[in-house]
Amino acid sequence: MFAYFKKYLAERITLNEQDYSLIESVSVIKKLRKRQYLLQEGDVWRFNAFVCEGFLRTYFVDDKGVEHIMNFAIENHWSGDRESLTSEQPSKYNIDALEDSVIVLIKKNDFDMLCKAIPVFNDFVNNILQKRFVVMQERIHANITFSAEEKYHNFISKFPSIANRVPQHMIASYLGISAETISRIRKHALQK
Amino acid sequence: MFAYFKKYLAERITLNEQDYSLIESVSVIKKLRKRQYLLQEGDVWRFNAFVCEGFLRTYFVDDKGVEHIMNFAIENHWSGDRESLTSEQPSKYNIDALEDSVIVLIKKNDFDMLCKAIPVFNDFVNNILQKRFVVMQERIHANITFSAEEKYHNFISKFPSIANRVPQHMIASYLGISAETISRIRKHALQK
DNA sequence: CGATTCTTTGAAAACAGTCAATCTGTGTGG
DNA sequence: CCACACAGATTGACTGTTTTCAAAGAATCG
Repeated sequence: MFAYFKKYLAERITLNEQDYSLIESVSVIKKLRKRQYLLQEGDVWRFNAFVCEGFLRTYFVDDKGVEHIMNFAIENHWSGDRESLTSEQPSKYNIDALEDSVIVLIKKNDFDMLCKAIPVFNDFVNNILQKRFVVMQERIHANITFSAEEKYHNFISKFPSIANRVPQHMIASYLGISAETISRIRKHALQK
Repeated sequence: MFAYFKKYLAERITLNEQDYSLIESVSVIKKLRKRQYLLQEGDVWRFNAFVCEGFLRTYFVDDKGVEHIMNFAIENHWSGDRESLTSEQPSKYNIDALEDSVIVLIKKNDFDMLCKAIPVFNDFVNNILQKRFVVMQERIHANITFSAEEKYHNFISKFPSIANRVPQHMIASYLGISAETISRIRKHALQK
């Protein structure tokens, strides 16, 4: 199972066998059934999580009991709650599996150790952080600029691999619009 | 003028005089008049910018010519376009001064050098990045969860120091709602 | 097949945006 | 010092978008 993570790394950075051994020594494989929680609101999140296979979602529940999706993470992407991780405070979020999944967990301290021990790994991680930043910025851009229709079309063109793996109402939740509106937007688009 | 930046650092991390000298040696002071640009759409952004005094705003202009504010940066905060900085591509954003401002500019390469040379500085910078992350996450949260009224009240309670330094229509632009709507929300709030 | 989840649809209501006009306060130049 | 321009804020009337609620239809899974 660690092979997934190793492959991911090998395709992106150059590490020697010693590095891989070190990484593997602190990696914990976890399998999740569909609907199973990885993190529940109120718990402290203490890991970095790499998705080998499957599909996770991060969401929170508002005062009215409505779920809002903060993030999706498909295979070869990272999940977790960075806020809880750094503050060491209970998380506001839930993370669960939308499909059966296999993930690699690395404890915060171990992860920091890896970053110190393997400079290339550190640079790589920082690079991912930068990219994540840009993605969030673009999401904010879309949020404050686009109509519901534009938000939807922007999303499916930008994240087709997510869009055709989740039910529509989750896309709606991610975008902050109602499921019915998405349905109507699609109907509209078909009529052309 | 560098004293501002030094004071900011001194209050947050412990550095020796050698460190400060190194930092100062790569710091460029820039003064901006109100309305003056620091960055214009189409230019590549190559710095890290610390605001000593004053007030900057980052915005973009959409297809219809409407401005949307991505960020505010008051004194003791950082500004710039991380996207353009890392990609080395022309920026989509404009940054200009809402008040006369004094800023410290550090070139990307010099900044990286500082991070390598001064581990404490590096940790500090990463820490800021983490916090920035949380702020962006909370903004997305608000975007996808709140009504216009909730967005406004959330903003002024979270960022009072910004809210009473900018005209209302800029708050509206930041939140992705219309200036008139804000006016009506305030009227509503007064009637209670 | 039955149960559950997801999607679609319609009608009404709530919400927010647009446009245009007016009002307010501030600062500038004559 | 006044008159004027300008930017910002408010207001009203109207329009358009999006939500809500409820119900029915379609798809999926065990």
